[in-house]
Amino acid sequence: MNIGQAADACGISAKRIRYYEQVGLIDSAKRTGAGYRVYDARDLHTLSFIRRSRQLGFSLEEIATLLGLWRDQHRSSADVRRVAAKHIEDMRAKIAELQAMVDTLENLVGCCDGDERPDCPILEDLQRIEA
Amino acid sequence: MNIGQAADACGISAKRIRYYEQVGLIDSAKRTGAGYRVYDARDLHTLSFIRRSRQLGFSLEEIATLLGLWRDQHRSSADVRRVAAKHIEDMRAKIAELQAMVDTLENLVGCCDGDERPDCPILEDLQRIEA
DNA sequence: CTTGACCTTCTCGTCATGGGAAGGTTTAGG
DNA sequence: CCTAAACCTTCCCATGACGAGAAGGTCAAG
Repeated sequence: MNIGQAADACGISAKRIRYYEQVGLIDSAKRTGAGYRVYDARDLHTLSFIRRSRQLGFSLEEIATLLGLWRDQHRSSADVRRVAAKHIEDMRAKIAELQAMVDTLENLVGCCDGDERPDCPILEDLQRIEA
Repeated sequence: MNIGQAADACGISAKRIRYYEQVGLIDSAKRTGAGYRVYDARDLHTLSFIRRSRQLGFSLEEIATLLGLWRDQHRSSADVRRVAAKHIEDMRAKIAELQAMVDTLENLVGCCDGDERPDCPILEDLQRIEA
């Protein structure tokens, strides 16, 4: 299987697959005599694992850890859970940060007439001198 | 006022101030004979505006627009509101995306024993073959 | 044998910085 | 007056996770 077919099969672009190989997330693929990368069912499975992990927002570094645990028959599920729990915590923090920005800005937008006049509490707030 | 003092005064690192100048977000600062950048109260006010805008999550491109509106006496508040509303929409979308990931992962983590055994529904899910 | 659809590696761009090197300036103290 | 510290300058490299595109080699069909 060439990289293009592998890409179609697992829903990851050929560019991305090469990138994952380059940064060491996946092993170097075998090559044909002409230098074409070749993939088999096992590779596709790994690639799918990566794609699903990315869909859950894991970084490539975290995915490297998860892949290691996946392949380790002697892993403890506690280790996997720790990685996932940490990621949830990170995402929650990011959500809280964004939500705080949204709340502040919503408030400002709610006070802005949004008409043709220049008076605008949004700009008033942005330009205000700090205490 | 040198760049270091300006940085301390407005809470933006000197590196960032130079970068903002480089990408055209702020005008080129005046220079002393020796080539040192010089800042006055008006510059500080602009820099503070930028810092507060960044705290609300606006991109530098959006901030450029906001700065333009701020300086335009003939702006309409509707224009400002449009920029803010768009940004709120973007952030809400990002929050929804993150929240969906959190929900899925929470679910998985809740099913994981998190003990010393290798059986783990999180990995089960990540490695599952798509329909 | 040619054409087009593959594949390869390479470099650059994204976004908003931080780090650090190499070198000039200024200021305070001895 | 000299020196050392604390500034400042420009320049280049790194981040994360890719996408775009160029230049060139390969393969299958007609």
